[in-house]
Amino acid sequence: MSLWRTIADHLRDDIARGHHAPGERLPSEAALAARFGVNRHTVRQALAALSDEGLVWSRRGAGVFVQAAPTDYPLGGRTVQFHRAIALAGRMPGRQIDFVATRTADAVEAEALALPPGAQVHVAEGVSLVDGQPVAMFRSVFPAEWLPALPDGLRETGSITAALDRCGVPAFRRAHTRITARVADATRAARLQARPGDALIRTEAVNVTPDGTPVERGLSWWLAARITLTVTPEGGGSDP
Amino acid sequence: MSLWRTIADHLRDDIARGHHAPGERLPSEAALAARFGVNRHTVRQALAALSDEGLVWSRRGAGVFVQAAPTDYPLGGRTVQFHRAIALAGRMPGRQIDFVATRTADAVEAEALALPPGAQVHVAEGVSLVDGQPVAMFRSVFPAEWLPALPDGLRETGSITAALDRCGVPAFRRAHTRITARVADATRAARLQARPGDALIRTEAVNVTPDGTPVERGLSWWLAARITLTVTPEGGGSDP
DNA sequence: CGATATTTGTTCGTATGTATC
DNA sequence: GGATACATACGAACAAATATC
Repeated sequence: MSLWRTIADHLRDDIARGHHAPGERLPSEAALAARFGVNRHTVRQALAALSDEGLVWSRRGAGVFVQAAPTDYPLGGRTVQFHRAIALAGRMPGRQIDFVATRTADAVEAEALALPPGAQVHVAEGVSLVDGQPVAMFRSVFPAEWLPALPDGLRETGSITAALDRCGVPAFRRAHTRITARVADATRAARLQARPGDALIRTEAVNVTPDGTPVERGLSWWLAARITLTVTPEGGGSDP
Repeated sequence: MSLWRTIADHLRDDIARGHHAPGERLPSEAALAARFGVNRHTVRQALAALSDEGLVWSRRGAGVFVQAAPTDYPLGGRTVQFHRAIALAGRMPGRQIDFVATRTADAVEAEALALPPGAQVHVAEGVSLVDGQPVAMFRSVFPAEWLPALPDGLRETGSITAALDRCGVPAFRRAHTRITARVADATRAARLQARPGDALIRTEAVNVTPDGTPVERGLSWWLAARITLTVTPEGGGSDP
């Protein structure tokens, strides 16, 4: 067996045993090379393998870190809201709204919200955080006509749910979610404090009031390394 | 505005208007260069932009093709089975089982199937197709002890559902699905007739019998460009 | 704040063992 | 056996980002 595989196995074992805690920095490549008595390249190849497995990640100039376990975010259940779902998983949710504006809807947005072409929508963009680390960037659009106070609400509360509540929409449910994936470009990677080429999960969701009127179309790009989406049917029917 | 952007916009428009149908080949780069009166490099830059957007894709020596619209595959509903879900969407499903074997379960598999450590499992690997094009590769593991005839069934029927039916498991439902994403490496890209660096959606699903006993743990890598996963709550509860 | 040391990322080059045709 | 390709391993140097003082 090759040297670098042996070293990778050794490190994988160390991490599994809790010798290096999630989020912590590994010894430097030079230190590991000295410890194993090999060239730095050989250590790098082992680390690259672990990085491919998603077990560690590196930041130039800073070091190699043990990847924290990705947070679960349930899609299917009743807890539509990001804050509550993450808090239930025992993590600290956060949301940061960077941009609020009002403009005319494009064709896709109008169709999703069941609006006539050319209708006005509020747009909110920002980043979702778990334990202070960005896990997703989002853009939400809302029908402007019957939610005139929404932009102020968003700016003041920093929360979509709270802002909708203020506008007289206390309850909503998810009509559907569409999931696809992309590779991060430089812009998105920077926004998520990740690297270009990282895998992103893209979700497009439409939330509706209890009577079925669309209130929000949310587009999110999730950093796949930091989050796992889960679907658990709560109704749970059998399937012949 | 730069020349290549203008050309990219032009081509995007042509595609949107249906001038080039999904799946069809675009004119060669040389032909496009002649048509727009520019150098081939300029056309290539425009095509690269469209390729980044996922609108077209190229195969060396073959040409540039308009990306077919991704198929929807519902995750949450009652139609767990790939065949039926794709057929319902009006496309032609296919499945190809490349490999069937029996071995001892690893720790993750044993836990997912609620088996004791070291238990035997059947493993099936293959590729899922839509309209003859690969959209996913999968690996399924099944508890071997109470499904002794499964490998033969898989080899003879080529269908997981049919093989399970033969083994006395006529019905099952999805207990949960976990979704994450990766970037395709060379091996997976080749298997999916895609390119390294393409985005993949990875799902891990556990199917259980009506009484809750796990029968299958399925791992799938979906080519994001060719499929969209959807989640539509059929129970549909409100969420305050 | 700026200077400096540390650390990862990248690119040369060289050499060796192994598998394949 | 010869020719070739490939993976592995080591060495040196530099670039770029980060940490530290």
